[in-house]
Amino acid sequence: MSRHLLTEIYQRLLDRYGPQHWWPGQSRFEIILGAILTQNTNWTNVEKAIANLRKNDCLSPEKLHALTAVQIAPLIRPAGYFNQKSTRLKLFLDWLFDNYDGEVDELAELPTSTLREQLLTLKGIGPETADSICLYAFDKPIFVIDAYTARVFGRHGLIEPGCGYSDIQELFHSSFDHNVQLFNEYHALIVQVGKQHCKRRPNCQGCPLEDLPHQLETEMF
DNA sequence: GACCAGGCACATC
DNA sequence: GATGTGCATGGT
Repeated sequence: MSRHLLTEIYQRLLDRYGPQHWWPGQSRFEIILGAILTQNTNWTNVEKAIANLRKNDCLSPEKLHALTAVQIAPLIRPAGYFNQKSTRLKLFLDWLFDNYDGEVDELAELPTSTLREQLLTLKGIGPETADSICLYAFDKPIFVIDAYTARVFGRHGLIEPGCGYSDIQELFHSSFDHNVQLFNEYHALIVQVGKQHCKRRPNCQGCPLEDLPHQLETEMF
């Protein structure tokens, strides 16, 4: 797919929805927590969990690190999968304190590829979570692929059916020269159009990308 | 009451 | 390497 078409899609989404101001979160640490908590989970439920952590004064690496996974679990209950996610949070915190003295800002000094690889070694942090943390907590130029991205682009015939995570990611990386601000906004806009029109049961009425197949054909010439 | 949500690890084939 | 399954709450 061409850079031109990807730009056209971006413009349409931006025109329709406006800037999304992602990631919602008041600190790097909060963004990281949100990235783990939102795994396969509605963001409104994540907000409840984060509000719980804030209410209990556990929204700092030190405070959260002092708790066991069993103690964290009830605090994040509204985000679902609370036993899994409390373990995942605990694993991240143990790693952060063992290797970086609990200093989130030290992670920002790592080269992008190193940070990503390190995050991926942690159980519970897969490609999307690692990339979300890199891009939204540390302004690293990595495009985040999620279920909506594959669904939106798949539905509109813009990617091959069997396309994997890295295939789709490469599409954006090769087209936009690792532009952090664009990556930030583009991914957020894809989530927005996905929520509006491209759920598992699609609602194509009024979708800003409706006539893209036509665009795709004309672009060939 | 079914369906869905900003995944991931693990088992099995 | 592809596919299936468990994990769990809260909104529509």
